[in-house]
Amino acid sequence: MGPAFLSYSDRPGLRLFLRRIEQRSHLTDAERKAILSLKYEVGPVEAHADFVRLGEPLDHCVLIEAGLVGRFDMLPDGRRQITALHIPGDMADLPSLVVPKAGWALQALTPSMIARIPHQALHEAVSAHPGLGNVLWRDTVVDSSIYSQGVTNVGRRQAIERVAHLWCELGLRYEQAGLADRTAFDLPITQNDLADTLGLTVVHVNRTIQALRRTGAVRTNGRRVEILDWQALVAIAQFDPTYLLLD
Amino acid sequence: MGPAFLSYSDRPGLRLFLRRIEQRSHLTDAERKAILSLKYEVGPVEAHADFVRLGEPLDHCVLIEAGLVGRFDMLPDGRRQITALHIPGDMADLPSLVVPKAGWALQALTPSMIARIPHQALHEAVSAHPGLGNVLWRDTVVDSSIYSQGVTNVGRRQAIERVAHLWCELGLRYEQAGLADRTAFDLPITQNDLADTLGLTVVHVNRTIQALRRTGAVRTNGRRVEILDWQALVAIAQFDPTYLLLD
DNA sequence: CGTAGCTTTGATTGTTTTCAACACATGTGG
DNA sequence: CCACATGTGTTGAAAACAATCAAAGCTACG
Repeated sequence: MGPAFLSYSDRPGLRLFLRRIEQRSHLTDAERKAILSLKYEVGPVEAHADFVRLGEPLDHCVLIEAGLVGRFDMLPDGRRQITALHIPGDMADLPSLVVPKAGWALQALTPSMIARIPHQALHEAVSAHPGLGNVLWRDTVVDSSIYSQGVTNVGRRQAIERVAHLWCELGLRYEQAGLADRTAFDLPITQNDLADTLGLTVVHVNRTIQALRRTGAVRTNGRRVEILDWQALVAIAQFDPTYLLLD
Repeated sequence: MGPAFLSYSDRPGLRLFLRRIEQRSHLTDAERKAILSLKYEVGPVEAHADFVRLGEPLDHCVLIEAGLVGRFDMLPDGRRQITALHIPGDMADLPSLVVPKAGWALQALTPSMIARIPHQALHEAVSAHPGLGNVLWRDTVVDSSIYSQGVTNVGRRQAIERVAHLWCELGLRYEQAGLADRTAFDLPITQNDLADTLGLTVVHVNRTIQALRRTGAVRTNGRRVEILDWQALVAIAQFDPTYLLLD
């Protein structure tokens, strides 16, 4: 059985996406309805499968329904950097709506369920409800702000601070998405992918996580993160959520 | 004499901005005219003066007419990261049009001339020419793509590669802006600010620049960069300009 | 001139990478 | 059910890279 792409409406993906955008934009009932009635196809993606490649022409946007997706860059010599992690409810390549040639690549980091929303459907929704244009634009600005913080994380924080910062951010984002509590969430990502996200090596990520466990602020077992002392983790990370542009 | 803000029309800033957006968007004559007739105020900013502060409410966008502007983050303990460099023609905080509370800070890195364009003027232009909405959105996506590459630069490249990459990028951007040749441009930025851009210390930036000079690919004297062997620099940087989304 | 800011140098320390190996879990085919 | 392969996590020792600390030149500018 290949990934049979079927049409659905009102699946969890759109509800999550709506929830995400309503955290930063006020929508009218009509706009809300327009979002929820977007047509799309949904299908599974295997872990570590690329589903958008650099330079590829795109005629749809990818909404994460379940799982974890990375946006990544590769250097010619093979070094890899994951520049963004996308959780359910994120529209991973909304920018393609205005730049239809992928300037990025997307890969599932865990088995995921993704929805493909045709650009046409989004364009039609925006035509019918012009206010949605700004809503979607705003959503891309939020991701942009997260990248920008990613530069700071990787450029100016030490290893232990980087891991702490990522966990604070993801905790908050999962909580906002209504998928978990900020202090306890699943993150079934390999240490290798974590390393590529944080600009470190696997070995050092491993030792750093151990160091973080030794502080007593967190407990982890590879697929789950439990934050025992949120304030302590925030202090280690020097975490300030302003950049998430919440409200 | 304080920075007397006067109204002008058709100053170099708008021409540069128009040139920038026309590299990725096709504009009609009417749209072009609407851009060029935007009203704004222009004034000088001293080197190292902040002119947008984190969290500040914004009612205008900042267009760089001359000089160099950094977008930066500060950690509570004082560490600083410059997450983007803006050259003339860049609209440094165009995202504020849809997120009017600054999620970033802007500082002039050299004496600069900046134009402040009221949000209202931009909103009016977009109302009159709806196509401009996508043009501006696209422009913010370009900056976003540059941030994203910034994560890779700082996360996965070594010091010498980082400097090389930044110089390749800026060479290309200056050339595209029509301000210089990619192989010879002014970059009157201190090594301290370079360090904050590249996620390194001043001392290491200094030694790294010396190493780069020793390769023979570049000649620099602090305020000017001359690239003697573009291909060699591209090879050191593993530079691939796809992310600049130039057509 | 004299000063302040910037660049450069040297010596030392610290963090992170690299390399190599082993442990552990999971899943598969024999 | 075992043997085996594969992917992931963990450990140790050594090397490389970058940070830190401290001080000395240089340059532009008043």
